[in-house]
Amino acid sequence: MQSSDEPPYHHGNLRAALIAAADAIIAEKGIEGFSLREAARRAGVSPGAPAHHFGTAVGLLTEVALLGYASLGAALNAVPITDDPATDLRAQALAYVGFALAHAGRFRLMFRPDLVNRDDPRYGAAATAALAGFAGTVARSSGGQGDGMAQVFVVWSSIHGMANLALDGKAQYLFDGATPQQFAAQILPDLLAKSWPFGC
Amino acid sequence: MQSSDEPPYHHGNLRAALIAAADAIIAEKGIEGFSLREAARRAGVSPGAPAHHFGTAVGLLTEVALLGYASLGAALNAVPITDDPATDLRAQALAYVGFALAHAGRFRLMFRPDLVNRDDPRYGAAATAALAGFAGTVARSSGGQGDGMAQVFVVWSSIHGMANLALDGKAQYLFDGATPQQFAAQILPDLLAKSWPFGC
DNA sequence: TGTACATCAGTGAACGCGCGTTCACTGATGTAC
DNA sequence: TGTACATCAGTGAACGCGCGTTCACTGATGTAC
Repeated sequence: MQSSDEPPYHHGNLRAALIAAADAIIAEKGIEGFSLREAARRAGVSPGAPAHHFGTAVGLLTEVALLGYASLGAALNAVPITDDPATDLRAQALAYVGFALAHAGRFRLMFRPDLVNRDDPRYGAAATAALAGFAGTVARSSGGQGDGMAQVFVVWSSIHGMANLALDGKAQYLFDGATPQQFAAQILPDLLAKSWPFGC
Repeated sequence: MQSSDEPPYHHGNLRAALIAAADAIIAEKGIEGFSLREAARRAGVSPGAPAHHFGTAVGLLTEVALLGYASLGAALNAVPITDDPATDLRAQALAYVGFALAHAGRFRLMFRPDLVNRDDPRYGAAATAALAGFAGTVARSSGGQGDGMAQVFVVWSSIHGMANLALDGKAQYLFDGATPQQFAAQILPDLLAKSWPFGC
């Protein structure tokens, strides 16, 4: 039997709790605000405990990044597919940038080679899986003409660049101090419809 | 008179020396490897000295970022201008990505809002100046049709996205483990000519 | 030409910080017989 | 059903680290008269 006010010696689900804590810290303070000790603190556990599950800090952050790719993939897959690939491409672009702005810390972590174990085979697989639907739209859009990899890279670059410029404050700078919300809700859809060359 | 083997009490050009040292550290170790104390060490000066010139670490890094924008502008301006804006756009895109890969630390710092004092009016001005020639090419390319700001943003995003994906190892991942050098020298020019929609 | 003095540009010791990781350990769990 | 024992999942103290910034100070410079 266990008194209810003292936590059990074994956490029960520490691995998942640490990942969730790390994700929350990153959401609140950004990646630079993350520390392994604080993740342990939030999970109610001693500083040495995470090592049993993840080895090092990079081990834990890699798991957060993997979940990040999964959630990005979910956001892209939530976009309804029509029979017009150009429409779909614009909708996916909007979803991608929206994800980046809504989950800035997570998104940044996903592209930080120094904070993630890139040798983990799941890492490349997670990125591929997240972009699978998007790559499909690009392929439909081109009708199989041209170099598929190059096309995916070019369209992804465009989307990724918009996300990064917006995240780093350059979009607000070009568009008269618009907030990220205004940018995502008003400026970007308009811009995708009128000035974006993909799907015309 | 001054013995030649002991440094003078006054450095003479400490401000510039610290900026150069910081830039060198960032080139060698990346931004995460930067510290104010090491910059002071490399300039042969005590840890407190930088405060007299820059206040805080962000003050010094802001100066490095400003120089970064100047050097990016120089790289873009070094691209010869022809009477075909599409050709120029491709050449500038190549120069932009080449700059990012050749000066990764500097480039990353330039887009790190947390490490730079964005309230410094020179910061926005430096970015504008660096991209002036590029914005001009975009305007020539569109012949004055459409929303100029939006067009600059869209083309800049594309270029910036390619630079970031390449820097963060995603291009190498899509293109069969090509090194950054291979990517910049072979894959990217080909891709700009065949799959890039800007200037067609 | 000399001199007083304000100002500038450094020193170097110290403060206080939180960090990641290690280590010997112990409490809890589950499995083999 | 009970019991020995291996294994697992934690503790918590400690190590050693380099950091940014502050502070009272002093050496050097330059300017006013």
